[in-house]
Amino acid sequence: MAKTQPSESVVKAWARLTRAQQLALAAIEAALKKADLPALSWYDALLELERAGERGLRPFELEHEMLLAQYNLSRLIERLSRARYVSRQVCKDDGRGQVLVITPAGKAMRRRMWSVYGPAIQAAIGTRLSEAEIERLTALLGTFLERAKADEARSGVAGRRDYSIHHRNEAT
Amino acid sequence: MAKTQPSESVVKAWARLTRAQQLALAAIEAALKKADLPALSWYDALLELERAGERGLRPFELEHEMLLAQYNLSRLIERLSRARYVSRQVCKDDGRGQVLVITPAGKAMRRRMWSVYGPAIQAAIGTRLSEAEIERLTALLGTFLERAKADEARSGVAGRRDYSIHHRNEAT
DNA sequence: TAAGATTGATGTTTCAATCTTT
DNA sequence: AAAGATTGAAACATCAATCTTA
Repeated sequence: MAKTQPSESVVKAWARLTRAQQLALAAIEAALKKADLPALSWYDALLELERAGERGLRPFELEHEMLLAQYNLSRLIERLSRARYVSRQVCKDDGRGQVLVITPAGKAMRRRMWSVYGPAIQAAIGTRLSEAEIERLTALLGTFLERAKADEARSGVAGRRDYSIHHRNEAT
Repeated sequence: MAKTQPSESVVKAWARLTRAQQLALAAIEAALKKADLPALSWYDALLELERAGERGLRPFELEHEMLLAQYNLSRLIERLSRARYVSRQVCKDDGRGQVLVITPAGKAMRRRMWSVYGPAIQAAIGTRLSEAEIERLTALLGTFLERAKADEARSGVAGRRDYSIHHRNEAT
C-alpha cells in the first residue's frame, strides 16, 4: 500500500464529483418526495427485478447490482415486500436462499416513479450540459468505471461488501 | 415546469456519475473506518471551521457550505462538541445564534483524518485517471456546477434547504 | 412574521452476532 | 468452514413541531 497524497488536481476532481452528484441527487430525491413517491433505492431495486423478469433474482444478485450491504438489502426487501411490490419465493436449488420477483403493482410503481425521476434527471443534468459535454463526461466516467472494475477483478473480489448509499441504474 | 423525459445519453451520464461517486466514496469511507477514524462529514465540518479561523462560523454558514439540512447539522455539531473538537460560543451580534470554533484537538483530528483521506482519494481516483483525464473531468464538472449555481441564483434562492448526505471539500 | 437553531418521534443504516444450508 | 440471509441494539437521518430573538 502506497499511502501517497493526491495531487491538487485529483482532490479537486473528487470534490467536484461529489458536489455535482450530491446536488443532482438532492434535486431528484426532492422531486420524488414532492410527488409522494418512495426513494431512489426502491426504484433501483424494482428496475433490476423488472429486468430479471419472471425468473426473478436472488438477494445476493441484487446486492451486487446495487452496491448495497447485505443487511441493508435485507431490510429494503422487507419494505418492498410489505408494500407488495416484490414477492419472495422459495428457492428450489438452494435452501438457504429465496427468489425475488416483482409484482404487477411493483411494475406499476416503477413506471410511476420514472414519470417523475426521468424529468428530474433531465432538469438536474440535461439542462446544464450540452449533448457534446454529456458525451465527454460519460466517456470519462466510463473509463474510470472500467478501470475500477479491472482493479476489483485483479484483487480477486477481495474488498467487496460494505458499500452503502442507494443507487445505480442505466436506463428507462 | 417542463416534465421532459431525458435522452438516453443524459440518463447514462447520471448513472455513471452516481456509480463513480458511490464507488469512490465507499472506498474512502472504508479506509477511514479501518483506521478507526470518524466519517467524512466530520472532516468536512472541521475543514470549514479550520479555514474560518478564530472568528469561527455560525451554524447556518456551515450549513450552506456543507449542503446539510439545519436539523442534521444541529446534531452533527452536538457530536463534534461532545468530542471536544468544536467549541460553541455565544454570539454577541445575534442572540439567536452561536459561533462555532474549532479546538486544537479538532485541528489535530482533521490532520489525522487527512493522512488517511488523502491517500484514499489518490487510490480511488488518482490511480484510475491520467492527469489529462482528471483535468478534463474537473473542467466538465466545473461547468456543470457553475450552471447549477447560476440557476440557483436565478430562482432567487428558492428551493434551498433540504439537502442531505455528507460531503464536499476542495483541498488539504 | 421570519430567521436561527433545537428537539421528540419515527424511520433508516450500521455493526455485530446469529441462524441455516452448502 | 463458508455462503446466503436475517436480526437486536445502537447510531444516524428526517419530519414536523417548537422555542427564542430579530
